Amino acid sequence: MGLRLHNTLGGKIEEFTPLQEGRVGVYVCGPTVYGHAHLGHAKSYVSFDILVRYLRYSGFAVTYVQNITDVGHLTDDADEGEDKLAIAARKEHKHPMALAEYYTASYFEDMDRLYCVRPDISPRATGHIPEQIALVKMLVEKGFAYEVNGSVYFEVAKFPGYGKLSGRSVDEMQAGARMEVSAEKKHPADFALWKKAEPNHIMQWLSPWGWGYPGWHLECSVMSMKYLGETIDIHGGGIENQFPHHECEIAQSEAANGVPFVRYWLHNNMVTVNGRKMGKSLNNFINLKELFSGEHDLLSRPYDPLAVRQLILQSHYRSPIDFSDAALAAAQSGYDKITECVKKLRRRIPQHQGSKIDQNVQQELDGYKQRFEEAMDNDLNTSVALSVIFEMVKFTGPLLEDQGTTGATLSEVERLFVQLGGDVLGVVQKEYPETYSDEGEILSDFHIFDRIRDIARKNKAYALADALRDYLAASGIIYKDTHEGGHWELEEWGKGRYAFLQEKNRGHKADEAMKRILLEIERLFEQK
RNA sequence: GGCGGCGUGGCCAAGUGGACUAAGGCGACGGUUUGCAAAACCGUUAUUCAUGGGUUCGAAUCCCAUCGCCGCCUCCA
Repeated sequence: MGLRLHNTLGGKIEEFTPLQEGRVGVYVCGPTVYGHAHLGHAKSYVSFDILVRYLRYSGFAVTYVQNITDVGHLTDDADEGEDKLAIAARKEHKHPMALAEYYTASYFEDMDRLYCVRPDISPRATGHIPEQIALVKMLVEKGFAYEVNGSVYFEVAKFPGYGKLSGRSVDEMQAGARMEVSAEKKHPADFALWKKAEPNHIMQWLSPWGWGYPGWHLECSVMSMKYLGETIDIHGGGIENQFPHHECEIAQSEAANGVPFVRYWLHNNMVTVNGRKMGKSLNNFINLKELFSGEHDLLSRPYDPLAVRQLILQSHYRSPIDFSDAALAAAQSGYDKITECVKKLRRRIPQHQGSKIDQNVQQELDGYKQRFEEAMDNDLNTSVALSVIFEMVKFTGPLLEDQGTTGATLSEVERLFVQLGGDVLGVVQKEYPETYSDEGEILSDFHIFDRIRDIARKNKAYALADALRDYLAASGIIYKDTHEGGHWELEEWGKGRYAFLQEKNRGHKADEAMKRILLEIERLFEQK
């Protein structure tokens, strides 16, 4: 049985078959670039990253399009209000396009750190104004839209399918008291395709209806059509965009083309922070840069981007996820466990002889792979898929302790980790850098302690040795005494943590340890 | 007001009619290892799925009711 996906259109889980055999077009609603990416972006784009990765793993040639919205989203409903980008730009004293450029770069930086594959095409709304005007023109000509005072509205009453995605009827919406009715509209549910711009509006273009700017649903219809065709296989986005955004997209596209717009609609659920909706006004808004650096009042420490990714994968994309410091810490521990296992596995492979693959192990691995695929086929059940990775971790431990395990067998295990945990889930890295850019520098600051500790241990001055270890641990450097001797290790996020400790002045533990070191040394000298 | 979702062990979370005396993670506890730790490894940790009814040979899974929580409909992914 192949991939099955939950289709919002119809509300059921359906077998996935693309329009063209072997090829899939995926369109995902991208960010509006007027601020840094936050937890909600992480959940959404990691979820669709998994979709794309798994489609590719399953053998499909995927074209992944994700737009960058750099104009057109208004601050208010009923198609009134101001352009969000324009407002943010004014606050930062920048041109809206400069602002968009800045936050677009920031967005990609954060998504790269979350290990998301880049979209094949990242079209900008402002780069497709002529196409948007053309679509509006077509809708007017076909009688689905009307012009009033330099603005153009889509006439919902002319499109019988309106409401089929979100399960709303136009009548219901008329009763909706929260919709402010614009005097220009024939019906409250009509939405703007093109808005007339006031002279002081920075972002405006010349159209057949005068100077103006596109309505906020238009770009997705236009850009998906341009790059993926009139009917696309999969359209993804956040559940909050189901209505009105996606409903309007359907209306525009299908009215214009006369063919189905999207075959499978996928919507991911929202995030909460400490059980509450995340909102700028609620003081619980966490962006990704804060999460990775730990610089937020709600966070006790920085978190590894891939640990954040793992937390997202631990629940289903259609379930809400609650971010809390405790949840992040738990995910970080779990992520570390997988990382440690894979690192150790890689270190051991060269130490094990033999080119024969153990058939019992092979059978076991086949079983993991099968269960992994079954889980992913079932509407991308990453939680179960991830649990298979953990079972592999558990399975790998004893193999590494057994000297009889062949190198080829271990290589086979490693290969599956990379394939399932890496290529599909993106929580196992192809290689873990041995040194980080600043690691050498940081470690050299502490090298003297390393030397002292060696001497201390040789002379069984354990109190001194332990104090030194505590001192370094408090600074983000972990000492591990192994059979082959000790070695320092800077945690993967150690650089950030190092800086964090300096900044947040959390060195009191280190200070305490330092006092103990000095006392011990004094004591030792007194004894002599 | 309209629409939707959720309530599973200390925490997170999968499971949507029989292989469930419920996966996996975190945490905790015990053990191996260690000078002591860390890491690693082994083991233990829900007869029970918010509550009360019902359907069924059989329910965490379906139906009804009750309580509680959350979200969308407004910018937000």
